[in-house]
Amino acid sequence: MGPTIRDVAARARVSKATVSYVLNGRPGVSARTRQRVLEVMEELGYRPNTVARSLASRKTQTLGLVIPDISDMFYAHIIRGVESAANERDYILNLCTTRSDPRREREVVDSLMSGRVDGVILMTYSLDHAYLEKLRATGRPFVLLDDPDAGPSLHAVSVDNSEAGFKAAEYLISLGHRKIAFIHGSPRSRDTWYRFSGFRRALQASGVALREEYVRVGDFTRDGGFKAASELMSLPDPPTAILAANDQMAIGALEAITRSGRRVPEDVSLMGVDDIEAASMIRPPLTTIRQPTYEMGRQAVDLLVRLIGGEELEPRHILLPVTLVVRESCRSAT
Amino acid sequence: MGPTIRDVAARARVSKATVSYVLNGRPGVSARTRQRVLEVMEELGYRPNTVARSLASRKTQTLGLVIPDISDMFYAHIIRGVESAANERDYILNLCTTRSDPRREREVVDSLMSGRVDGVILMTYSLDHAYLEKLRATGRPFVLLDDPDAGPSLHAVSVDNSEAGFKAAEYLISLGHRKIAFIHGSPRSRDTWYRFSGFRRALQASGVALREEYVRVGDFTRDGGFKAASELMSLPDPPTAILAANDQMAIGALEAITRSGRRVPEDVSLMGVDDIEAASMIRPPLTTIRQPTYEMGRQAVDLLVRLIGGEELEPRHILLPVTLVVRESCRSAT
DNA sequence: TTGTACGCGTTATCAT
DNA sequence: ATGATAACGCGTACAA
Repeated sequence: MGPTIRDVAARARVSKATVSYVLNGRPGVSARTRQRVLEVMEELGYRPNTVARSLASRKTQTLGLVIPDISDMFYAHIIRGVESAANERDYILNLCTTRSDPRREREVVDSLMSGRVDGVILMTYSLDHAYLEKLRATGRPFVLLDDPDAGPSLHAVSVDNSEAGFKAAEYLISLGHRKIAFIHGSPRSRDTWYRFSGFRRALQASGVALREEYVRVGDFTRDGGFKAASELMSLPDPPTAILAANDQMAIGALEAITRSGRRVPEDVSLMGVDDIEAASMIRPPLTTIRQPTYEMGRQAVDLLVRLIGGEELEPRHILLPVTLVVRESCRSAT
Repeated sequence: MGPTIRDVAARARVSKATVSYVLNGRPGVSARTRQRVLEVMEELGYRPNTVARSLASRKTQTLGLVIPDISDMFYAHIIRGVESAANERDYILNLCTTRSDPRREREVVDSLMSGRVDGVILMTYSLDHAYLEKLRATGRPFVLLDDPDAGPSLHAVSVDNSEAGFKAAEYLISLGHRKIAFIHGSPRSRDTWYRFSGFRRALQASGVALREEYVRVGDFTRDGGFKAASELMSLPDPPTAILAANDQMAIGALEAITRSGRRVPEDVSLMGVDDIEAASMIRPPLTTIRQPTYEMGRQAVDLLVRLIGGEELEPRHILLPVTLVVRESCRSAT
């Protein structure tokens, strides 16, 4: 292939060591020698071999990211955050998607942890405590992303999902709503429960009753949201406001509400969580809760790079705040 | 860090070579010895060092992907295709985003081509012929993505953008439309011109005149589409159908058409290109042209892996077909 | 099966 | 102060 450090050394009539020093801008080389070495490098079009460098220095300048998917915008934004922060620190990103497949999650983590990268950011769902503890024992640093139940000995960056439910409910209550419904995502998802708990907390804090028939399940899909909202709308005493655990369901709910002959926001206020792209494109634009996805990726890299640098940080869970995005799908209760 | 091949060899009382053979499932090791080595590996929790392996074998089992962005769904789907195809072939993906910044494009390509990966997929915009030829001289294989003007000595996988414009126009014409407008994206984009050329070709093929005032520029943004369509709607003799060079602009155009007091599709038929997520979520759902993004990523990997494998393939440009996605934003001209 | 020379830089030690 | 020598990192591959 290309010329190696030996070729450069030979041509410049110095030793490999000297070339290495020049390469890394280290002292111990006279200006004249350095100049000559640089010229030879240029002349030969020399590029140091990254792999050899990694082997010798025990640093790969690469971070691993394990994440379920990429076409979901939620993950896409996280990846972007990771990527940009990694680049700023001169790290390259190894991206591994798993589709949340447990076997693949293990495979990929094993592969990454075998020296390929300096550290890993994990957004996994099947790796249990025992496995993560074993990972920790390898000494290679890693950070968990959006795992609110991570063990106390691990580093994690998460979104405050409970706050998401709280802020949404709080907003609806501030508009005067008292009959507020909640549409759950998949019951297996932790996120939906955290959001619901915040939702309930806000209601309690304001003394608003939570009616059992106002709580539905929608599986995070548009169709699920549609069905759940249809049921809500056919209730004898339908809610005046609905919070869906994500935007997809909110968009489905919008459809159902419209079909029932009601209008958003005139008759029913509607909110989602996520702030997906479509949220601002539908009519009316959807009021929602935005998650700090990009920031999450950045923070994870931040933490990880410090760990790689050898800092002895206390394991801690960083919980990032969400923000309310007011658009036009909510209105004061009459 | 962890145990090395030497530790395993010592403990199993064999040579490094033997361990290596066991590791790679190669012959020349008796069943009993193999068994003992495997046990020791298990016992020590041995994981071969990926970097050392790469250095010795001159294979990294890693592919590089250079792409402008990731939050744009167009790119996201490509990445997904690349990732899934790469995984199937036991390659890991190095993802580098550039935001189309010329300096970063070079930086990243240089970094990847210095031995870090076995091959690279390039979706770049600033790398010129001279540079690409220099890359080719390095001997490390690479494939260009969506670069319809790639030199004949290079490998490339692209979408048939001209066909996109052609199919869209053909469809509108088949519905009886004769007064058809086109909204350009950014004039610097090649895609918009290819789409336009197909559009024009279809009109010519059917003997439909292309009126100058029906061609506008919208810069690929929703706002641009809005403005362009507003102008079209205020023409003395407005078009009955509009093709926007992408969905974003089509969505902006929908807004403008509605504001002008007309309805889609009753008064004006509207089409986009891309099939972004929002296309199916707006009312009416947008008829559009879907690009084989996922497939594009897969094909690029396919080609690249064959090149890495040493196949002497003729440089060729693979052109992937687009598909018409009929929804509800078009209707027969009255 | 083993011994050992690689692959290609890095870095500690030594010589001038 | 400069620069050379050589061990090292960890597997791979070929001759013995």
